[in-house]
Amino acid sequence: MVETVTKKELIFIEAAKLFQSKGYAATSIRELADQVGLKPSSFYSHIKGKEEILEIICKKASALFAEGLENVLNNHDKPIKQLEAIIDLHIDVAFGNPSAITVFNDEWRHLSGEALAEFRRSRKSYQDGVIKIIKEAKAKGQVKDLDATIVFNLIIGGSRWLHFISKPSESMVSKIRGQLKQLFFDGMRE
Amino acid sequence: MVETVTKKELIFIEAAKLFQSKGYAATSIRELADQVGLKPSSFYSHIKGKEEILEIICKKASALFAEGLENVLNNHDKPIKQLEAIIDLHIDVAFGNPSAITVFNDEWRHLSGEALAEFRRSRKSYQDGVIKIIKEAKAKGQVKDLDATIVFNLIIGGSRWLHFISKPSESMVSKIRGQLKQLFFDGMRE
DNA sequence: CATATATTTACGAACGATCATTCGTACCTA
DNA sequence: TAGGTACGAATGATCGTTCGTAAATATATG
Repeated sequence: MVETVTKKELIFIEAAKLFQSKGYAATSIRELADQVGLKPSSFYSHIKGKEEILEIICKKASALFAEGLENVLNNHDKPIKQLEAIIDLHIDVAFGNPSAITVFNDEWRHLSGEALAEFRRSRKSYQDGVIKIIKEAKAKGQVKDLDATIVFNLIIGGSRWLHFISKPSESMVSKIRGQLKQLFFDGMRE
Repeated sequence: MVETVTKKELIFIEAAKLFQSKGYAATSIRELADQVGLKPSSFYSHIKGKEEILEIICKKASALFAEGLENVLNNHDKPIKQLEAIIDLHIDVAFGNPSAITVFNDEWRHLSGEALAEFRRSRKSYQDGVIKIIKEAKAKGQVKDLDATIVFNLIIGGSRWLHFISKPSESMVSKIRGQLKQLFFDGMRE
């Protein structure tokens, strides 16, 4: 066993890519199977159905943010530092796990039943966590008196395009990181 | 003829709503016909095919931004004022034509051939126009020395969630407008 | 170590469902 | 009478998925 990635994991990796570029609904099992090097029928030796793939990917993406938030809270005391770490988290996910961004933002709506409900809960819980940080920073007088939901959505939306950058160099990432933080914290006005 | 909206226009209106909530690929002609009060076959008395609907909607959405940019340039001299007007434009479109935002951001990728090429040109032209404003503002020392593309994408992405607000009151819209501008221009730091 | 057995993985063929679309025809209106 | 609008029925294509079966792999037994 030389391969460190099982075929099932490979399915999720390739599926995430396709879902990102074409969308869940427009991606067929046949196309996906082809990408993995399997016949469509062989697919069902590994997964229960198409939606299971989306479920797993969505779960991974929301776990990424949930764990990220947890780390932020463990590693920083001051809310303003936590806020900065949250921005870092979004940038890290966008560059390190590009397809997670798309799925987290757009494709989850193709879930159904309990998987959809659970994703919504998880997303809401993340949002609440970040909003709590914003409110604490506000209470300490470190950020302006702004609606926390608006600030949250600006951070979410403001890092929603980064995954379009194909092969960002290390220096480019750090430049974007710096400028985005500057924008979020101090705006563009000179 | 009491109706001021032709059936063909109604098709585009309902289609835009469905594309926004379910996505283009996941929206069937049957469903769309049902929403308009027609049988699927009757649909083709009005339109050439499914993709034509997306084409028209995408064209309208990009025209919205193109005309908006033109107005901004005609009505304001100083780049910093133009920039503010651009932000207003995005907020106006998000609230006044919610489905245009989704289509402009996401669904256009389902276009093909010349329609896709033309949309890309139009989008690029809008982006170039806004970036030019940002650079002029920078040259005048009115905004920080930031990468114009980053600023542009933050504005685009930062107003990409507004259409989720279902029935915003007038006061809510103006509150969001004020806070978003404050964020874009001066950031969240107190 | 070799052999038999069980389990997993892969496949071709086919299923029913649904897809966008076409066609011939009827209706409605000008 | 003519042109637009609507419809039922049917088309071929593609969808996700199932099924029986064969190959490959792992496990157990001699």
